Amino acid sequence: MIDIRVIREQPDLVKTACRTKNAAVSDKDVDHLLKLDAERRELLAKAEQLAHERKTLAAEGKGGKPSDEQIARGKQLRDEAVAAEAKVDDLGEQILAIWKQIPNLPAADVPVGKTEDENVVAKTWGEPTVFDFEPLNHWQLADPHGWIDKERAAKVAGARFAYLKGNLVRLHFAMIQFGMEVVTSETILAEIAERAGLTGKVSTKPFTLVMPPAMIRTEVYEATGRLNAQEVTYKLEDDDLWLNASAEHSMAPMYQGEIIDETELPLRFAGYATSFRREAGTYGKDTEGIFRLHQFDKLELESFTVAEQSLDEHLFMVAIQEYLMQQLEIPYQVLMKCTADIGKPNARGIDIEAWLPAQGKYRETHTADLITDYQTRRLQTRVRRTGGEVQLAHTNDATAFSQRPLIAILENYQQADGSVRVPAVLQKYYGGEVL
RNA sequence: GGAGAGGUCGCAUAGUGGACUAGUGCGCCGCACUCGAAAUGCGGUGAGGUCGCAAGGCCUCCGUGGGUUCGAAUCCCACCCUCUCCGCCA
Repeated sequence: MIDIRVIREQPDLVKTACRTKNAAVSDKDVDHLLKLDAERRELLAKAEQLAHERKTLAAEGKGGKPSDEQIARGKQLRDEAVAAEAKVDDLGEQILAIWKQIPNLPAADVPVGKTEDENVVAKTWGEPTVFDFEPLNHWQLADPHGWIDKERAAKVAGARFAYLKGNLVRLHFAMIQFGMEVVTSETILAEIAERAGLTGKVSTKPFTLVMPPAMIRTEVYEATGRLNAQEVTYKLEDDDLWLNASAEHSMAPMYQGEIIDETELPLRFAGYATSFRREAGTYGKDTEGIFRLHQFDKLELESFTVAEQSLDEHLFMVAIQEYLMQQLEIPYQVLMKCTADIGKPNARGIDIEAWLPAQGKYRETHTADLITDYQTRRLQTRVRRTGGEVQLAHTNDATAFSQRPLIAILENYQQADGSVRVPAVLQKYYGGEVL
């Protein structure tokens, strides 16, 4: 959620953000929220006055024998207070219902756009791979080796599931091993920061590896702003639990309700988790291969910082992603997502898209999100600054490696005979040069 | 899953219906004493909301949510979590 004071003081800014982000909130809704808010605060003053009178009266009863008049007065005050508080609570709920839907304000440099077609290519690295033969797509390459079995997975779990098998699994773990080494090495992080011009601006503190819970309670999931029962998140029928759609979703609420000492910042985590997504509304899209599955494993970065540092942390995460792709020598482009595409909790969002030769286009492999205090306001994750002041923490998240880069490796490293070379940087983890 | 015990301020602990407007110790901060420090003494010590230009006032928070009562940290109900034992299990 955004700061309600911003809604009160700069409603036009908020309305603009709702419009450019295609939010489910209209100008009217914002005005209605403000009206309810003013009403609530007026009633709150009355309710607090009644609470004060009740407290005073109760203190008079300390002798042990209240008079009949005192009891009568107490009953009357109680009934009035209960009624007043009920009104305040009711208004509070109505306010929250709208407030929750208001998206984070986009950062100043986020392009304004109505659809994802208006995302802006900020950078291109490498040249599309050239082949002297007709390149195959990843499932064609996988087929002779039996690396991907979706038919049998469909029997067992349904569409959009796969058995990943054999050397593709080995490649997956080689890539994850490589990713873990990069994000836990202070030396490499310092080098990445330097290349990105962020030396002195960001910490070089290594990420702590995490295997987080894959299930999250409703209340907690809602607070992260990531619960999307309609399109994304799976619910467990007999429990108050949802399957996480990213390790981010169970790492963001780690410090819920806590006040972190500033000296501990940045808190950086690299979480490895199986992620589950319903993919409702994507029927017919990317149905072949492993580009879009209901379940995939992912190494995900998450960090907690303070307001002045979160943008640089975000840029640093993008720099890490670029480094990972450059080390794999996979051509990619960096996409500055427009207001319509960055998502409700984001202030800024970057995608990295890898070149997929068989499709002849760049496809998303990584995302980096700048969330500012949008999640931490509901999670109540705060920081005690060195001066003693308590502020909301800022969160950032970014993909290190999902399974999609495997697709990019298969397609970009394929040879005429249908074999696939292993990227040089992964060979020591893979234990070989050819898949 | 079953039985039992418990969850109070950063930590430890007191509190079983009205002086709790949560006490005490430790820790931390400030001041005094000191050349300086230790020790000692004195004072302070959370979060959120709301009103106010401010100073400050008021309200809420004793795991969470309900309930009983004129009055709840305290009594009742449900849930969450922790610990002990049993069962099951990688």
